[in-house]
Amino acid sequence: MAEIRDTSPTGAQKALIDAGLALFGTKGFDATSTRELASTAGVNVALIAYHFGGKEGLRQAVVAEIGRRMSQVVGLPPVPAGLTADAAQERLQMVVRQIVAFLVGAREAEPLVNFMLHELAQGGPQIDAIYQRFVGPKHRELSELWAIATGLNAESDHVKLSIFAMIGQVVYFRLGREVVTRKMGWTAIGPDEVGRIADLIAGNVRLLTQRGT
Amino acid sequence: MAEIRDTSPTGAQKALIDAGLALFGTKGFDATSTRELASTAGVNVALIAYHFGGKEGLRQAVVAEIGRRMSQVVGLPPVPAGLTADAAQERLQMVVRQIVAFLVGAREAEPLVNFMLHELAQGGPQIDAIYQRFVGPKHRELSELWAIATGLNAESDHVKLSIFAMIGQVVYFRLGREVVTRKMGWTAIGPDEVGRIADLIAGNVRLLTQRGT
DNA sequence: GTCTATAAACAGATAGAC
DNA sequence: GTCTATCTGTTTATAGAC
Repeated sequence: MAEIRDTSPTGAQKALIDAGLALFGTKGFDATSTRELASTAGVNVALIAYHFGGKEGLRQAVVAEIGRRMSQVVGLPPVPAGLTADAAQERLQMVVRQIVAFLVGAREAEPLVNFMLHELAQGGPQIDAIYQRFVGPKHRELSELWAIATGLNAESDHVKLSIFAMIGQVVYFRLGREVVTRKMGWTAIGPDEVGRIADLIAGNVRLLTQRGT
Repeated sequence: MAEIRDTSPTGAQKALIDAGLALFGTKGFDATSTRELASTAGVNVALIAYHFGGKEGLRQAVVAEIGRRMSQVVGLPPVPAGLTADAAQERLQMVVRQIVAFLVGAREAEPLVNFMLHELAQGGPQIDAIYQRFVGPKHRELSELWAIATGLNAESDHVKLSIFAMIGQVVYFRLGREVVTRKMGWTAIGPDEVGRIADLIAGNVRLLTQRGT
């Protein structure tokens, strides 16, 4: 089995990872056969074993690729020191809009998100890799902003849980996309619908971080 | 293939559906073999084809069973006429706590929720059955309460979207259970943790439905 | 209704030519 | 590094005895 590099692979490896991203994301890992992966990638079946040691190795390479893409798509600029509560709240809303745009709006993210949903539902160890690489740091930065905006402690349980609740609001619109579309009478979730979802959640964040008088 | 009745099946059928509920929920549909289903149910493999026409038929029977169970577990008492805004808000918080208890807390719900996650991630037509039976009516009742509490129109997009955002807050704590547990430093999500999650989200609902002065 | 036995297709992995 | 051909085990589905 070849080593799994930390940089972007090329050629057959890249083609297989892209195929994995698409097929694992839509059909799930188990429902995808190696032959299907190979033909989608336009390469030979045997190359899966050659490059990744087997189907399981390809899955891990796909996870690594997802981590790489996510960290560059939703990378946050570092929180500047001495931010005022109002500025932090403003920034928080901006970040929410970014996350909505990525999770709900971006078509490129579709296989990524689908794949993660599958892994989440399965509860496998693959989540750990994504967590350490993406969710963990992200959550810390959001907590920091939330803390500044509300005047609470960033390490407090209340703040940490609030961040989860906030992310949940976004995730559900991706998760229950079909349900939302139908219930709202939309034909699809385009830029317009994404904007309205972002408006709502950003407004919710504003209300939730407003300090009681 | 035998007809799929609308009442609870018994004997081998019930055993197979229970096995499907457990195995499809934890491992996913495709990763579960018919032999595994049969041995878990304590019956013969051939009975899957006899009773359900095949593995796919069993899946549909499992979906039907989930719809049956959910509608009885989280059935809402009808919203009484002439509810005040305060009473509606109170009731809304109560419902939120029920949903948290069911989705996040109840161990019986684990395979149900896992199975739905798989189906959601797959985007298959199975979701429709669950939607029409459970999500749709539930969403309507929640919208009604939210509308009374805020004074807005229950059919307005804002209210409908708010309900999705509210449900999302709950769902994410189930979806990202491992992540939440780790981040919070919890060992597991027991009754105590469920209570704190319910407190947070109920509090959020209170803030979000409060009328601006 | 439930079983055994088996069929037919497919899975993932590998050996070896080029 | 990529291919063809093949091995071995497992899959779902079915035929037929009881």
